[in-house]
Amino acid sequence: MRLVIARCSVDYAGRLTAHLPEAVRLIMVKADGCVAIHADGGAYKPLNWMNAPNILVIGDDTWVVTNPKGESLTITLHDVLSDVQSEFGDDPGLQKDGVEAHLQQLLAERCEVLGAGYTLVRREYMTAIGPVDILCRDAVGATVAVEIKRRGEIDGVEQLTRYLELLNRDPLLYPVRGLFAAQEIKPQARVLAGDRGIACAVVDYDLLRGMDDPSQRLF
Amino acid sequence: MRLVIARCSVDYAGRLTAHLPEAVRLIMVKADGCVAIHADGGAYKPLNWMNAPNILVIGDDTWVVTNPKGESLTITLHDVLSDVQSEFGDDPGLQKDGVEAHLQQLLAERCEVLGAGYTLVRREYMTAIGPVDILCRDAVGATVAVEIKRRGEIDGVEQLTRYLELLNRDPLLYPVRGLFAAQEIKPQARVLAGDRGIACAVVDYDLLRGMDDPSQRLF
DNA sequence: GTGTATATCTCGGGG
DNA sequence: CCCCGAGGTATACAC
Repeated sequence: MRLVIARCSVDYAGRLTAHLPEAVRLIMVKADGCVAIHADGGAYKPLNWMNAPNILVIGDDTWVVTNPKGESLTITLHDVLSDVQSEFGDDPGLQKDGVEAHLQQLLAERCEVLGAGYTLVRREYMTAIGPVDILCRDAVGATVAVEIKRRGEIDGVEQLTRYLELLNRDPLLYPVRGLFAAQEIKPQARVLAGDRGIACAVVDYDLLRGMDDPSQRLF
Repeated sequence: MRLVIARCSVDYAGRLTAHLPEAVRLIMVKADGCVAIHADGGAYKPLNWMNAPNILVIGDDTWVVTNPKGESLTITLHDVLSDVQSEFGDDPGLQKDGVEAHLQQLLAERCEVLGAGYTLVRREYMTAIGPVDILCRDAVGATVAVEIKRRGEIDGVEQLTRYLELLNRDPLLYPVRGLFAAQEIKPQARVLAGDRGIACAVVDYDLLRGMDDPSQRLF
């Protein structure tokens, strides 16, 4: 990684055009060639950047980064205050826990928590407009489409509504009910779901994980 | 801005939990207090971060960043390779051109490109559930609601559908047709729009801008 | 503050 | 390769 602190101005032309007037900034060049321009504030997002793969041409006072998509980033250096380079080696990467995929997996394994007598038909049931998170049958054999979110908002209800509309055109499945499952459901999403006859279920990730973890089982 | 290069491990606990095994990384601390952990590759996004406002407690070999939302980032330093600090001063900020707002402005000025004989009623026509990008009348005086996107995806069709449902309750406007205008329309969005009787229009930003630019006019 | 819409969204997975 | 969905989305703006 190369870290240059310099008074510079920057122009980007690509998906949009953007310009940075002259000021002191950090220019970060990573081992994979990607370039990012950071100000000293304003959260983690750089002011301007160019992702790999790209080509970096370093001139006396102008750096030009271009990529195969035809985008370009031009950095004009007015005054270089610092310029250091370091070797990092490989990064083992980030380990995440608690995202939607885990929730979906746990609910697929334990879909009786969604309703008494529920049995799994399929996880990621494919349709023409995308995959239904979980398809179940209830205690009397009726089909239930389940949409799972970490945070239940309006978008999720819209998504489930589209699936239901499509699934209900299939005589083998009809009638299909909807169930919106999330760790937290926003009031507006709950209202919209109710308006469309979609049931809501708040699920507790930690509790589910505990049920799934053999070391925490009581029996 | 303080830039520390160190062999470190990191733990985040908040909206999810995440762990970074020991490796060499860049720790960036900006003037506003935000902290970001960068690997030497993998685009501009840091592996882990904590935005301002937060509280950074720096110990001998452990830094703990906490924020008012109850999230925490714990950095354990195993070996500090470099540690530099610089003053940047204020940044004038990024100037952008070519985002959705510009496309909307150009189409409002030239709404005949949306359809022969179209005339503008209002830009940003306010409704209870948000502003309709453009409201037009067609050649025979019927109302057309236009939703504009840079990239037309399913969300945009849903958005326009909600507006149409509301607008069509107004006897002064009824019947209102929908037009989904974007520089690029994804296949699924096109299918959903077709299914709902919403027309699609692909518009060329550069062409529109050229039409708008007096220096490029031929007449 | 909450809700809504945008983003050079980024990033990852599946066909 | 594109398409789609999730995101600790972040961010700006309106109500």
